[in-house]
Amino acid sequence: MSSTPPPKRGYHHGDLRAELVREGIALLAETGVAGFSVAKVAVRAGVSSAAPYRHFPDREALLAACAAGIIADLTEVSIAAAERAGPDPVERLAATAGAYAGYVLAHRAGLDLLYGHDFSGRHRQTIHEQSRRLLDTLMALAADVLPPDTSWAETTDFVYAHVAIAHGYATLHTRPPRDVDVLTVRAVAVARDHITGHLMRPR
Amino acid sequence: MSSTPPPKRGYHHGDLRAELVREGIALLAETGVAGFSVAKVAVRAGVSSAAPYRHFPDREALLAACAAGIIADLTEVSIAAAERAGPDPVERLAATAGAYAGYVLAHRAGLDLLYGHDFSGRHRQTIHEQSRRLLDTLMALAADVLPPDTSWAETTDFVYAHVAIAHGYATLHTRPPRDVDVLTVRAVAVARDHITGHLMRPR
DNA sequence: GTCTATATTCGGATAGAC
DNA sequence: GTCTATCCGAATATAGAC
Repeated sequence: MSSTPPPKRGYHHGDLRAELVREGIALLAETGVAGFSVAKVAVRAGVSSAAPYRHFPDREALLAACAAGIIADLTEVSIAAAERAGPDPVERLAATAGAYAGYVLAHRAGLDLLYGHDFSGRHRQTIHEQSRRLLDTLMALAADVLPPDTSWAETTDFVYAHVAIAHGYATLHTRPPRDVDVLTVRAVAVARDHITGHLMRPR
Repeated sequence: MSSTPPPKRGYHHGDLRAELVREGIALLAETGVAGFSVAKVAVRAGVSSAAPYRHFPDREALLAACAAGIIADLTEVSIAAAERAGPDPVERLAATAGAYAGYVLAHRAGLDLLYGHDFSGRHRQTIHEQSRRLLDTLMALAADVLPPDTSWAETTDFVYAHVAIAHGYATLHTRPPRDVDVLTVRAVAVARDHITGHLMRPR
């Protein structure tokens, strides 16, 4: 999850900053950005509505921290899924679609924040950096699947399409909530179809 | 767009109900559900903040009407795209992905409403009915692509995957806004890869 | 560093004039 | 059918006590 660079622990709470991010992500999962408020997060964390402002200058900063935490989580589950998938490059890449979809399904609408919210300036930069690790991970897996002479641009397009499939498959099915395991398996199957079809393209 | 069954025109405004839905969709496109409010829609339509409540009992009803309008629009552009694509069944189906993605890209975050908002009871029913026409359209196009002995269940899964690809591809690219035409073409290509790969599955 | 106010703004919804 | 005026609740953010 999100790191806590400055160790600003102190009073009777272990690490409020980290807990606010945790609760913020949970609230986003339940209500989406529309239902998000600093006050609600504070209540969930068991502190007053003013407490969060000691750790975040304003509402946007807390939102951005939650977004960064979500991306970090996505990266973790994607890496873990590829590891579990075994040696076949196609299966390794396809597995990340399942992991991605599974996380989104578990966190329902929480993703409208990442792709629907308009972060400004400084926060956008932070989130972009967090996204980098996820992208690097998928690019490496994709390189193992595509022909050796594939250009960087084509690999990038391919990875974006892969993420889009996982993302779209999950978000379309978040309401009403269905069985996560079944949907995860299907997301992997769709990703596999995409990979297979792409490799059939005339070159 | 959304129909206006009871012709409740009268005063110095042509058809306020329809205009509220239009402006509501436009506002959703700009701000997502998070920034939506009845008051803002009223201002955009040039009426007082109380006026909308003559046409919609509450905020949720206006939101639901906007959602129904968006789905109706999606259905229109999908049908038109298939018509323009010519006789090849694969191209006809793939084209609907481009139309869907193009509409979503043009309306940015407006789709978090459809798939992220929790409509309750009666409104959910209305929206489900609106979705039906879109689903029927795509099912027919999919039936022309898949082998004749394909089960209804498999066709349904296939159509959902198709929509998910178009939806995911568009939503991932809405921020920052890029060239719509380029992305539409790519969405079609990705959908084509999915169709091709699916037809390669061992049966 | 967290608390208890509190100032302020905004949005949902209603009442009553026209 | 629309307006003005108003009430109420919720949320952001700040001030000052501890």
